[in-house]
Amino acid sequence: MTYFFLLMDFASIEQKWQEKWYSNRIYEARKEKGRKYFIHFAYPGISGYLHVGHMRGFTYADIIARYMRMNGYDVIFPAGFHATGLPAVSLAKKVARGDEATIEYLRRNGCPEDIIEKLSDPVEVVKFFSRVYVEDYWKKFGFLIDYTRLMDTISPGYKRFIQWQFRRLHELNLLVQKPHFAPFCPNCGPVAVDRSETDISEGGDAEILEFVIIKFRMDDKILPAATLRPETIFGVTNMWVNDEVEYVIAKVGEEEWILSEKAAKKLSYQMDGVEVVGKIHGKELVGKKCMAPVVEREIPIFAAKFASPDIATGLVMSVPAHAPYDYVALRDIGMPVEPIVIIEIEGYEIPAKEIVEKMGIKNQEDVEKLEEATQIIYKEEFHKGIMNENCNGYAGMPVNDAKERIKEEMMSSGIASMMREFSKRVVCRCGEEVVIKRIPNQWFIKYSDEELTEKSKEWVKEMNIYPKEYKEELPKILEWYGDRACIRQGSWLGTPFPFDESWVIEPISDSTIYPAYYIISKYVNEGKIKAEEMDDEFFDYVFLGKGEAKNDVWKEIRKEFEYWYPVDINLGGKEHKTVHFPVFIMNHVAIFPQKYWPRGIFAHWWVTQKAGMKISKSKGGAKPIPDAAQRYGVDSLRLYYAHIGSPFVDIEWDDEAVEQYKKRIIRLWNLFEELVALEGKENKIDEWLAAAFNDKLLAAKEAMKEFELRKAANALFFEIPNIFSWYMKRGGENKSVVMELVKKWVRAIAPFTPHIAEEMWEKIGGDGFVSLQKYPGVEGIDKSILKAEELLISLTEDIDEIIKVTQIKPSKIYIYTAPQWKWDVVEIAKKLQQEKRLDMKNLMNEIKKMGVNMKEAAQFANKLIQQMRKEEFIRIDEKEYFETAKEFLEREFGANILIYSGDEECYDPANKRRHAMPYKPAIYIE
RNA sequence: GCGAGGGUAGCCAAGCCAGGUCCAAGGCGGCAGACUCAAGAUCUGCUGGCGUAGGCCAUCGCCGGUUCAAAUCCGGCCCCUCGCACCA
Repeated sequence: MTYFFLLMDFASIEQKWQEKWYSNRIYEARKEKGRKYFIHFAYPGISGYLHVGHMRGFTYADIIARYMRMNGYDVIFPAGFHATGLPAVSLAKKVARGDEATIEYLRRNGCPEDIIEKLSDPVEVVKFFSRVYVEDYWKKFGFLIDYTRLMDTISPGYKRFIQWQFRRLHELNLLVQKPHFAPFCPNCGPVAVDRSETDISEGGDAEILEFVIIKFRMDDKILPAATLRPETIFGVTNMWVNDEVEYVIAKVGEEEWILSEKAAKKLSYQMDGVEVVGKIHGKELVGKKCMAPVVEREIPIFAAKFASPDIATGLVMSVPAHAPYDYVALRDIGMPVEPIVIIEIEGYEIPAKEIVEKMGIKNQEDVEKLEEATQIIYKEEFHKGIMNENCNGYAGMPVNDAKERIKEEMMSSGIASMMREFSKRVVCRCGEEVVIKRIPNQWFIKYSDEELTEKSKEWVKEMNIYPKEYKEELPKILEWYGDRACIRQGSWLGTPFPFDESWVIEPISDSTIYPAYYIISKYVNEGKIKAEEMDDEFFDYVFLGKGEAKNDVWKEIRKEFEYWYPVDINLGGKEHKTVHFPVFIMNHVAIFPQKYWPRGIFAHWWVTQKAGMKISKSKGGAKPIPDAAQRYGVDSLRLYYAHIGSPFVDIEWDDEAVEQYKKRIIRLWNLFEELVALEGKENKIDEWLAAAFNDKLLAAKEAMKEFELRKAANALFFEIPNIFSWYMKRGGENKSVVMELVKKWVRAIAPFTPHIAEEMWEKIGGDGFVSLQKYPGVEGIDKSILKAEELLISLTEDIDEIIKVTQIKPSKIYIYTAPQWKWDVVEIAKKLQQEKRLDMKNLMNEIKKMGVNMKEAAQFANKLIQQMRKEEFIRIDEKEYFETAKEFLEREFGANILIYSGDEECYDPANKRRHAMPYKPAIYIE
């Protein structure tokens, strides 16, 4: 056995079978059986090398595809690449600017030098990594993806397809135009603010905040105070300006506003007609008064350092009762005004004052604590606060309602407006600070459309969605889903927007109905149709059945589409739950007839790194996929993904665990060799083996109905091998029975660990590829024999326990099975149970008629009633069954085994036999 | 906030939807034994407590409830994680 460990050459087994599969093109979708299954995974964005965690979902898809193929479906399992969007561009830009870490990362993953040079071009990135994904990942893992259908989202044909989609959406009135606010660099134009920081050098995790600007009047000028809490206008006591800052006077429409210079600049991107006309120093404002709107109160202007010219307008209204900053700043200057409380909240009188005192905040420089205090008060008040009597018409209203209403009211009466601002500084790669720019005529896909939302929600009810929690969640997501800005400007890869080609369709919107294109991509790849030929007429015909075919290829493609569509499973990571999957559904619903709407979604969770372990460092999960495949073997990895945890929980990558699965595979191989070497004859235990095997196979198949891969893998790779082991331990050695079951088992495991399964299949002389065999069926499962063996096992456990407790070295073990009359009572009890009148009284009444020892009978009846709630009693001849296992028992315990039925005279010195019950023989050891 | 998920033995992780077969699968770790010159690998057994007869007691975040019966159902509480949009 030991040698085999060294000889187990996963790599050559994998290579051998992959070559055979691929040269025979068994992955190709063919219309043969009249039943089809369309599965695909959310195609990956091209972001560079992937790590072992990414293979989880792909592997699930392949397992399911293989399983369905073996279950008599024509399977279409295509794949492609999402080339649009940031990742590829991001990588290319990093290479272009010679980013050291990126170059090093490429080298570490074995990227050739001449390629690295080329990768400054995003198109080259797409080209190169498409190949890597196919050759180094998917094919190495043995995926039976239909490689004739590979495609990406920047090919000419795909672009035509997307333009057709958008023209359809337009016809359906699902494209709308309205103003939008987006990140913008004054030097470079539109930029993306995202965590990968492709365009920017700082602030990738910034959010866009919506400040309300409330206009305070000061003579003929406006002091625009920016706030996130417009409802606190009722508690305003003063205005804050920074007396170390020079402000500007800017014309905003007809008005003149005083605000920081930076604010004026930012605002000029968000509204028309902002023009700086003068300057005024903060010092000059301090001591003056201004008029607060809504409450119509005259309030003083004070100086505060925390009023930063970098944030919003640089002017802050002071609400000391509810804003810790304001309270502390006022306290710093000797409390010239008193806080006005406007929100009732349990546990507080003057919230800001109390929290500041409780946290021991010294002054306005104590920023960290002030931030925390602000957060606490904000949350508490927002969720639990009620506007009090100082708030006119809003008194008694919960804060979260009042906030929106006050904002709306002030906006519509012109005393407030909006300003968007990043939650933190965002700096462009060019060094300039990124601003938020108003785009007056942004195009949106109208996902808020009521009819579309309703239809989609209804359709979700018809879909197979895994996990089922997500099925519950999806309607709520669809409801919440708002219009999506679907085009943008900048140097992106993507499809030009058909109604204004200077814009590019953004990557979420160009990847909604793409599985339909897999039908066409095959013909493109084979050169049977050219992109130029694919006009709206073509797509209308192929997808909607409108108009006439211009040639036979069109007809063939239409037939293909009709056969393969709709998608049965779209599988993707949990990150798609609120982005891709909803638009996948909605666009299908909008564009296609109902019979082509998607049938299912499978959302899987992630493989994460161990806490504190950084991705892309030498240890842990960052190891390149080909290295992991080589080190552990592909089947080990596939089994690891399938079995380490439920598909619907995150798992932490763990090298040792993978190592364990590798050992498991080797052990299984050894078991397999042992089994096929058996040359013995029949035995009673053979029946049990068949029953137990089929029972577990049934469990696996049931699990696969709901794609519970883990459950199925557990039955196939752990429970069934245990059954085989137990069989041999029990003395089983029947060649024909074992071979028949091994043949089934090898087929059953093939979807999960196909390489090792093929190797086994070949060894036992199976026909063709095991991958193309029919998945094994379940034969009759004899429950009574399963139960009998179960009783035997619990008998050995009982004997073990007695030996352990008494420390007897057994020489003879007496086993007494239950007497006939007790079984008769069981029959009576079963009858009573069926009639739903099983209780002590009724049962004893019946027993009285039998003429047995009533004291013993009462004890037994009592236990029996309890037991019958838990399990069903099947009549088993325990004595006969135990006799067949006598040799085994004698071997196990090294003692003579004597088995008596409860009805025969026998040796019983300790008076044990009267305890014997059906399913619970009495035992005496000496 | 909105939406979702989770807390199970030393650790990881099933079970929970469909209550009883749960003194909680499987794995890791630990202990003992077999093989071996030895180590590793492999194999076998044990791994909550008590117990000189198969038993009893404890345990599934905390508190309470429903039930003959609760890890599982219901209510409340505490704690943790994730997504929230133009980013794939």
